[in-house]
Amino acid sequence: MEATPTNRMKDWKAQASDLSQCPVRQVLDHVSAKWPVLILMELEQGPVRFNALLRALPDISKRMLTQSLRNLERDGIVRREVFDTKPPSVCYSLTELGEGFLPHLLAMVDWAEKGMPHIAAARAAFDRA
Amino acid sequence: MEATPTNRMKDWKAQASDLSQCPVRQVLDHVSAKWPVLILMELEQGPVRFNALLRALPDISKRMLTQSLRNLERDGIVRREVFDTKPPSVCYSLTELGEGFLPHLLAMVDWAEKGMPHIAAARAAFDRA
DNA sequence: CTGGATCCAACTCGATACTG
DNA sequence: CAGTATCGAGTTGGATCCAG
Repeated sequence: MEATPTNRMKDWKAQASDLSQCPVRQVLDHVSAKWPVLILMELEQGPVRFNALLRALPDISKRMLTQSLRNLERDGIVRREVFDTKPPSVCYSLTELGEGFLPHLLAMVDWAEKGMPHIAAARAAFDRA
Repeated sequence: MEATPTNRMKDWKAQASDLSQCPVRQVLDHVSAKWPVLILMELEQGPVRFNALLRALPDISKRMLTQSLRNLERDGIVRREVFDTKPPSVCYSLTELGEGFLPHLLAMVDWAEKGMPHIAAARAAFDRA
């Protein structure tokens, strides 16, 4: 069977409702969650250290930053490098896989920004009713 | 100031950490959540009725389907049409805004699928360590 | 500096029952 | 058919303390 977009989607749907059975969904959930999005956009500027990220993202907690970075690292989207200095420092950066994802993320942000007038109008109309 | 991607991103970051203050993040969260993704892909095939959606998405509950559809409708991504027949029927479809979003969604799915070999390898390597 | 471990409050979501 | 209402289990995430 040819892997047309439509066919792919159907195969996809068959497993997609069971999140734990669909690898694609797992990755998508990791990258689209609240903090990973912001982390990825920080990393686009170049390699960053842990505490720098912590400062750059004013409202994230250490717990969530660590957890998000671990997910991204495990999926091969972010690279973690430990330098055995004193005190120790850890540097995070995008892998090639991660760099390949950023355009899609930015495209969605762009779509959302360009659509905001429509969205705001829709919300106002909806809330009136 | 020119609205380059970089500049836009900086403006963005200023508010992004406070989810309730960033409209873009709100929309992104709505569309990237677990069920909305699947709903949107169903809707791509054409208008669907409530119960049809319920059947198409085996594991979704009425509660979540209603809630997800309401969010999408409020953001102007999904159109809801009520036909006053007996029994009543409600038809959901993509708005133009929603159709404009789907390519981005599909692109991300595509990226995830194409990257799965890398991701699986990364996960295996990570779990060994 | 870079985390791990634990506790606890808040929110999420599914199941169930009910309505026009 | 297309929802709404309510409740309880489960999950999430922030705060705090500890460690290499």
